[in-house]
Parts: sequence; C-alpha cells; structure tokens
Amino acid sequence: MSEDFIEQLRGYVADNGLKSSRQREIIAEVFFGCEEHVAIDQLLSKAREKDTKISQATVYRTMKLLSECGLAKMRHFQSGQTLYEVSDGQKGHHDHLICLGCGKIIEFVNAKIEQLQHDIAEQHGFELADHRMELYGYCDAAKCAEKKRA
Amino acid sequence: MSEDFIEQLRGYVADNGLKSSRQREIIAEVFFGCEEHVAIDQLLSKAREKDTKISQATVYRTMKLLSECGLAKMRHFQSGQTLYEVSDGQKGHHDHLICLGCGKIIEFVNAKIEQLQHDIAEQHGFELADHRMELYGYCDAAKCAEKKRA
DNA sequence: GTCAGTGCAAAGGTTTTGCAATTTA
DNA sequence: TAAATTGCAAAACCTTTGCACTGAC
Repeated sequence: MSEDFIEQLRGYVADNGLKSSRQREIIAEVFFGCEEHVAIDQLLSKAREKDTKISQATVYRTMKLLSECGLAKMRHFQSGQTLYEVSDGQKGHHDHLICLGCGKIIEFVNAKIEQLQHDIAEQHGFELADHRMELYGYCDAAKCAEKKRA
Repeated sequence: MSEDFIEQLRGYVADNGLKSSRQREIIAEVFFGCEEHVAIDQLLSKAREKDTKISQATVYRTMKLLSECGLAKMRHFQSGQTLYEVSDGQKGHHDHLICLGCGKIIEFVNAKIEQLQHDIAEQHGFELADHRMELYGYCDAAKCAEKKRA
C-alpha cells in the first residue's frame, strides 16, 4: 500500500514535467511507512538512516510536493507543532483524539457528527470544503490519569 | 463588559503580587474590544493608536499573562497563523466556521455535537479536557462562491 | 528602595530561499 | 544539453529573552 502511494507520486511527477530523485523516493517511503503523524525532524532522521546526506530543505520541499499532489496533509495542532499525515483522500477522512498526558493520537470517524457539521454549514449559507475536529483529554493510562489531577 | 474583563485582570494582577501598567491596560482594552480573533500584529497596531511606543514584546507578554489568568486563549488555525480569542470560560464555549474566501469566522455551538464528542472520548477511555472543531468552507458572498470554483 | 514592567535588540526556533553543483530525462 | 533537484548556508518569519532603564508600590 505504501508502494501504491509511491506510484501515485511517480505519476504526478511524470505528469508535471518533474524529475525523479533518490532522495525524494526515500523521504516519501519513510513518510508513507509512518504510523500516523510525523514532524519534519522525525522524517529527516528516518530518511538519514537510509541516506546520511539528505538535507532538511529537501524534506521540506518533498513534503510540500506531497501536499500539492494531495498525498500528504499538513496539520497544525493546538500545541503549535506542525505534523504531516497521509491525506484524507488517501486513507479516508478521520478526526483526532489526543492524550494530553502521553501525546498519543487516536483517529476516529463519527457519521452523526459529520452529518451535523454539514447541517451547521448549510444553516449559515456555507459550502463545506473541509473540517477538523480534535478532542483533547487524558487516556486511561495510570500516568496520564495522574497528570490530569495536577 | 470589556470593563468587566479588565477588572478581572486587575484582580489577578493584585492577587499575584504583580504591578499594573498603562501599556498592559491598553493592550487588554484593545483585545477585549476586538470582535473575535486577533493576531499579535493587529493588537500591536491597534494598541499603538493609543500609545505609539508600545513594543511587540509587551504585546506578547501581555497575551501570555491573559492566557495564564484564563482571560485569553491562543489558537492555532489550519492556516498556521496564531490568533487570540477571549477565553471560552469568559464568553462560553463555541466552535468555528471559517470562510476560505474572505476569512470571515463565525462562532457556533451545537449541543448534539458536544454530546457526541463526550461519547466518543468515553468509548476510548478518555477523560475529555478540551476540544476544537473548525469547519472550513465558502460563505454565500458572490466573490467567495466564485473562489470556490477556482 | 525594591521589584515588576518596558523597549530594544539579540537570540531561538522553524520554514523558505538563493545559489552553485549535481543529477535526470 | 536543458531543466529539475540537491545541499548548504543565508534569509525570513515568528516568538522569546537578556539587559539597562522606567515606573509602580
């Protein structure tokens, strides 16, 4: 499946008069192989395991390209940090449940909420294009329940 | 009502062994007088209409203070920009509907969604602490409906 | 007088960009 | 060979901080 994404990338590259590169393939491979949300420096260090010389600029440029061709999506979380995830269009839309204790991020979808969101947009004369919902709380791990009290 | 917020700020300052200052009062006044969401540079330029010499650092420091005492809340939107709004605790919780055409931000609350959010958190063993929901779309203004097509 | 607050400029952190060298088609 | 890609370092942002000075208590 990761290979599938790489194919899409190659198609985009070919269709737009761009050229392939080893670095870009490595970064894309690392990105699509990531469980969920990754930061630039995580991508960089993982990419460097395969090629020591990959630069941070190339990671930024590759992620920008992946965003443009709809394979990646940049997200700004409440904490302010920027993370990338495989685009909704590729792996299905989902929202996030985030633990303030351990940072764990759980993805979920709720059809009723999706419906209500459309209703609300309509009520205000909006044509909905996208949305994000993030729930912040503490998971059931002991240390997280403890942090909650503090 | 803006005066009411200023009073709360004064109370916090007094209770914590801090001192009052003209600049801080001006910035707070500007902030509480803002319709909705403001960026640092907007606050700075509005504050400078009342006192030319106010520095950016003071605006940052004041907004940090207002966040600490629960009067302001910092928000990171999808675009990546950081905006401040009067805290939920002060003006009631709400979510956002944002026009991608003109940038207009509408606040709303939907009890059903709030309920569903709690249900979801519970299903995953989470204790909900906070949440955010942002709907992005195009409002019914002609120019915005047009941008949508592009 | 003491200590918090301020303005300025420098320092931090993150992301983008200019450029010469390299690689792809 | 022409044009895209890369790495590096500089630049561009945004935010925080150190410091000497000012102002509140």
